[in-house]
Amino acid sequence: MFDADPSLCFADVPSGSRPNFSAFATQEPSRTNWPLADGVISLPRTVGGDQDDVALEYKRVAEGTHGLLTAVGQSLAYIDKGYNGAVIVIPRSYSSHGHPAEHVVSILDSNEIDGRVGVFDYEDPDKSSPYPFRGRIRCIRPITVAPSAIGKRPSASKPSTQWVHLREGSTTRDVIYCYLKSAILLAGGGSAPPSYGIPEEMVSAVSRIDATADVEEFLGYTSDSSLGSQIWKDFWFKYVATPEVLTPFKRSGSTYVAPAAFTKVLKDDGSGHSQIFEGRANGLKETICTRLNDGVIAEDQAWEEMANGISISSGQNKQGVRSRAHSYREDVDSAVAQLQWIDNSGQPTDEGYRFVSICERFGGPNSSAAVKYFGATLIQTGHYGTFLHYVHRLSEEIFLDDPLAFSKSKGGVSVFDEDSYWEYLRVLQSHMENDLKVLRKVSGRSRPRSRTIFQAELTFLRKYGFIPESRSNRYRLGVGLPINWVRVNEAMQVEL
DNA sequence: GGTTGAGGCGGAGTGTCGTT
DNA sequence: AACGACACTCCGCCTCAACC
Repeated sequence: MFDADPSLCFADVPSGSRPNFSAFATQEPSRTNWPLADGVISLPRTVGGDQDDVALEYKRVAEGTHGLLTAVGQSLAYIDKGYNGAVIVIPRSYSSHGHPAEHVVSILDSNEIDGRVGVFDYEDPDKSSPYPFRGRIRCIRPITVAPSAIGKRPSASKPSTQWVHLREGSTTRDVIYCYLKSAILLAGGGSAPPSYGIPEEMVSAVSRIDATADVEEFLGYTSDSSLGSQIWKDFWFKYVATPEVLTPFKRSGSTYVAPAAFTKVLKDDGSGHSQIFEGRANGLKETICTRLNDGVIAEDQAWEEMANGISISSGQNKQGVRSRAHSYREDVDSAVAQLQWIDNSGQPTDEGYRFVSICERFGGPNSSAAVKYFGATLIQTGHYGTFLHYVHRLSEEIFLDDPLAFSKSKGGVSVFDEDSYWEYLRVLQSHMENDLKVLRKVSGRSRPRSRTIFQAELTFLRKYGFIPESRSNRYRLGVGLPINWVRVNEAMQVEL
């Protein structure tokens, strides 16, 4: 909408001098302060790289007219937080009030509230369309985005995909359960153990790398003592980087071998504990052992490489404990925050406590109760439901138009094969990126395609039975991705 | 005191081994 | 051959400090 009509967001700017920009739907970064906007519309300039952010406050019919005043208050709070504008989006009418939008506008006008707050109203959305609100939203009070009085809002500017960021390997239910246990311990005033038993050799290796570094901060990749960092360190050393995991080698006769250590976190498929830094032919520990056996390095260097990684001139480097802690933390704490199981200060939320108590009462994170609760949270809070809605409606459009879309003719028969599937996913992705603008590829890097499109998303959906698991029916002619709506609906109904 | 640049940091993407 | 699970890389803001 903003793309099509710049006057909606640059109301006071003469049309000739309006900047070129595009509009994206995004969300608040997960670690920001209250109040959280319902959505964010980012307006990056096509030239110059500058960007305005508009907070969105959405009111449902069910919230009733008292929601209108809250909306006004919240939109002002967003401006105060550093947004360049705010829009209030409300129903076109309530049973008790015929023209709510005009009412809100008159409140704004009579209080001389500046042009950065806009008002839009909507008719009942068409839920059968990929664009449920298309043509049903009306602008009542356009906005003029303006530089914020307090400068850029903290960690603004990160347009992001609308659904939760998860990683197949590192974001398992048990990882999240353990992380929440650390959060509950520390946020509840408990304290971390006096020592995590980091091996002496490791402690001295770190001091050789950086004489001033604190061992735990170095190996856990933290740099402050915020609650979030304390929780992270407790989780990392208690459940993942245990003394055994931190040990790079053991001796077997006269040769060095990887010690076959496991973390204390379970894999989602119930096949035991996951491994890190070893278990693959070219794992960090395996590489270190080979170098020890070849006489390239001595034991002291082995410990240093374990801590700091190995840089390889041709090909990928080997991450050491420190850098791996960095990427692992991102996978875990951003997921937990986006699922709204901890708040921005690191305090577990009611839902977070609920997940933990379900794990404890019903047999752990791989129990069916925990799986069900996690799946429901993915669909609802993690917005995977929204993702499926887009997939479904876009597919419907595509296949209604041409039931044989993407299919190949093989011996006179139309077949929807692996290639069709790939093309289909690519079309979905490009719709989401360019038309719906719910996905934004910011990266300018070259991208040889070795992961499949939506690989992480589809893997998780499969894990929870929202799309078929069996390889033989992952896609279907004339349908695309078959979605198990019964399961999705059940997940939608679960009270979180 | 503004400008520039290196490195820290949070975030988000791609790469690849081994199993299925 | 593709996918799941580990693994690694890169982006871009922010900070701090050297430089003009």
